[in-house]
Amino acid sequence: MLENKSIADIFTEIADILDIQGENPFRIRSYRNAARTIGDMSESLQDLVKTGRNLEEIPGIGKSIHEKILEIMKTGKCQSLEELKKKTPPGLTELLRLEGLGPKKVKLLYDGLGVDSVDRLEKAAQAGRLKDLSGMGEKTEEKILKSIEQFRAGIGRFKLSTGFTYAEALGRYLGDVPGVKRLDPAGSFRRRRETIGDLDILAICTKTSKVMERFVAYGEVKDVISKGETKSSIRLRNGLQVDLRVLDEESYGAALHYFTGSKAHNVAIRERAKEMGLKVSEYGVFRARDEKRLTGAREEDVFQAVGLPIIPPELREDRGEIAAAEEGRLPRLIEPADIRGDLQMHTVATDGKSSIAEMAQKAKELGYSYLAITDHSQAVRVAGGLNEKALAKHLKEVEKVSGQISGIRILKGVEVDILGDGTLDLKDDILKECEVVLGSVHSRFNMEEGEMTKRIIRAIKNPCVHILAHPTGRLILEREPYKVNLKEVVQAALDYGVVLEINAYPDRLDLRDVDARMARDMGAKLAISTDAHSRQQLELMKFGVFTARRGWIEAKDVINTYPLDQMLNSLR
DNA sequence: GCCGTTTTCGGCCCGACTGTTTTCAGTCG
Ligand SMILES: Nc1nc2c(ncn2[C@H]2C[C@H](O)[C@@H](COP(=O)(O)OP(=O)(O)OP(=O)(O)O)O2)c(=O)[nH]1
Ligand SMILES: [Mg+2]
Ligand SMILES: [Mg+2]
Ligand SMILES: [Zn+2]
Repeated sequence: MLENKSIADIFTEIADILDIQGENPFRIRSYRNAARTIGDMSESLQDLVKTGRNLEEIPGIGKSIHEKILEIMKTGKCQSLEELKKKTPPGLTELLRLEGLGPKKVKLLYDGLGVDSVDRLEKAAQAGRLKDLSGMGEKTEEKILKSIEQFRAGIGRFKLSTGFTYAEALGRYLGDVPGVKRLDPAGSFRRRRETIGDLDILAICTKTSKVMERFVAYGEVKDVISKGETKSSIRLRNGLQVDLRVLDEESYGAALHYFTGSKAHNVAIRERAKEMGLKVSEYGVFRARDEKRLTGAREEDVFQAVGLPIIPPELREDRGEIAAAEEGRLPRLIEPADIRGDLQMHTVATDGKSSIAEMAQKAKELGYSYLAITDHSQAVRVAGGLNEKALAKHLKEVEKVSGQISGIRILKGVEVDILGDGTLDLKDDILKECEVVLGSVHSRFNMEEGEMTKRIIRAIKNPCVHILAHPTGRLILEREPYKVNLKEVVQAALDYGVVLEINAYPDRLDLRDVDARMARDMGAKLAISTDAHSRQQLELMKFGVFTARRGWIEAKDVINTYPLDQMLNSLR
């Protein structure tokens, strides 16, 4: 099975090589756009082709790239990439990953010194040979050695939840600086992507404010990457890069729009503005013909200037949000306040840290009207999962505590393991005692796609299962999802009335944004659940809501926004 | 290479910071 990512990687490599060869930048951009689109898709291209879909309907995929995709599917290779690799050694694209090294310098290093790998680059820099090249000097050499160190540290992206920790700390630090009027985290953090490549912060302040000085003097700083009047970048000790952009109050809206991105969204908005005789930048919206400033103090002013309603940050990925805005089809996105209950959590009965009563108390504090206690079943040994007898006793306990706590309904539940053959880990008799039954996979992740799909669909067919929990089993930055045909799973869930979970735990976020969007488009119902293992973790619900919002999901798509009776009725 | 309620050709976002460039290219946001 050919994964989208493998195809996307091929187009990225073509783009990188063309870049080094100094090819037409727009042609290169087309390959990069296609790679991004393909890499971001929920459905597999191979499945789309099998079902006869015309790939050229996908924005950014035209005749040439379509043909290449088919060629890759057929032969596993792309001949034009093979040709390109004959002229430009593959090691050069690795050099592009180094900070501060772009296509022009990589070409110079190769042509001038034969540098075709990071190791060789390091040797050349250490020997002081880089200075021999025109356009390279002492400082470039130093910077390159630093970049190599950074590259070798292998620091990639960070979880969104980590971003919150650092954004809050930096917010407190910079918030105290005199002259700072506004401080907004922007970039992928504000769009609530599941991971962030860096932290982008917008500051609005008075002309005399020392905010830049204070920023680069932050205690956690390891390196100052660059420092200017309006823009600086630092690297923290843990490897996280932080970018600070400073602008005047009159530019606040345009600046926030620019710095929130995404890049593709910005480009699309700016193209649209251009067609309208306008120019959009981080400074504001201008009339193209005479550069007269028209607006830009508020974010909605920017959208209004280009004839659109404001688009929520989570949707700004150039995935159809501009067309939807134009046609008045933007979803009314779910909000944290819509959530009325939490349908997955664990207690001390298995691997949780809090009691049933503590969970219920916390849920009450969060303003919920219900919660489901869903401890593990016996097959999940590491978690101390319950067998039929232990679960029966546990359910009695839930009932008892429920009677003792007023103002919130505690539902009897279980997270029953889906065994390797798709049968469930507990007998139907006991499952029927539960008001909420989650089914999920915790073992044998390495199955073939077909086998895994069958396994999960078999579980869906069991009438006891209400919700399919963490449907793809991934752990962000740690474990890839197991191979499964999600579209078939969603279809089965629809056919049998099973709800799909968006697991809100920040390491999971499963279904992920684009998968949840596909499920919603197919008509599936969702449940956003924290999978809390302590009462504090019930607060993680917001991460699930972020993911849902990124999936264009509305409150009506999510069963735990419903009042108790309606929620229970929506279970099969 | 992709795209099109002005186009099937001719455009394709816009600006900040760095270094060695004596006037701006390269890289990045
Ligand atoms: N107009 C325009 N804006 C850009 C460009 N590159 C970046 N931006 C804006 C939009 C981005 O969201 C924002 C921050 O840049 P980043 O490189 O940090 O990207 P972002 O935070 O979206 O993703 P990340 O998780 O950091 O990889 O700056 C660009 O080429 N053009
Ligand atoms: Mg960023
Ligand atoms: Mg950034
Ligand atoms: Zn689980």
